[in-house]
Amino acid sequence: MGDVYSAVADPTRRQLLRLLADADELPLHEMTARFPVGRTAVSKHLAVLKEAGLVSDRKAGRETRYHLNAAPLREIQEWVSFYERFWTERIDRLKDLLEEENG
Amino acid sequence: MGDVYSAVADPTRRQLLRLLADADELPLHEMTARFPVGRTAVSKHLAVLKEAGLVSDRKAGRETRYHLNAAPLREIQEWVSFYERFWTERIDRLKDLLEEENG
DNA sequence: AGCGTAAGACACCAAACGGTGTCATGTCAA
DNA sequence: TTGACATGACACCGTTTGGTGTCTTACGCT
Repeated sequence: MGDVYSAVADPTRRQLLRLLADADELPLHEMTARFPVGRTAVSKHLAVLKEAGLVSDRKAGRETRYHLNAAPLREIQEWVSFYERFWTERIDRLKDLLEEENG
Repeated sequence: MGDVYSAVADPTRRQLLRLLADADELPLHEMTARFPVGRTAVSKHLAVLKEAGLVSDRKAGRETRYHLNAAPLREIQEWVSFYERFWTERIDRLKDLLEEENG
């Protein structure tokens, strides 16, 4: 299965996820309409997202509808949460400095 | 300035960040020693991280010491937090189903 | 002074990436 | 049934990427 980090590294792919977040289900042609690139490119991006488990697709007549599956993003959330302490620590140190100054 | 998402997309670069998280400051050669790739490659990865604002460097004698700067990761944290509702919603719906089942 | 080590700066390479255009197929609708 | 539309599947292309090796410069140590 594809890597979720690199799947999300591309801005177009992040926009696709965002579209799907608002719409539950969208066919390829409708998404293509909202991008400056061609259908083939959008289709490839969606294939990458699917490979990473971030979308699922279903055929409905002549169109293929895509659906968001956010679950794999938890890996990123957990990863980034590790580094959270590096900015909260800074805030804590800043607080200490202010307390020293004021009292 | 470089994109923080693609900076973080590479597993080697994530490992570099992790090393710096534990060490506060590390010279290039010391980091290189812990990777299967050559010095030039590691140096380039660090340049990408620096371009994204994720590390800073400082010359100390003949070595260049790198330091973690996690702040730009907040952008990713904020981005991913938007999608958080998509898995908490699922858990909520699961809870509802269980409550229905049990009475 | 002279040796060994740390790193920057290239030039170079194969593979992956993001994009295109085109052709074939299947489906909806008049 | 015929035409228009939605996709999949290719082949193709320029650029970026992740890696190498090599040369040079600059420190540090003895």
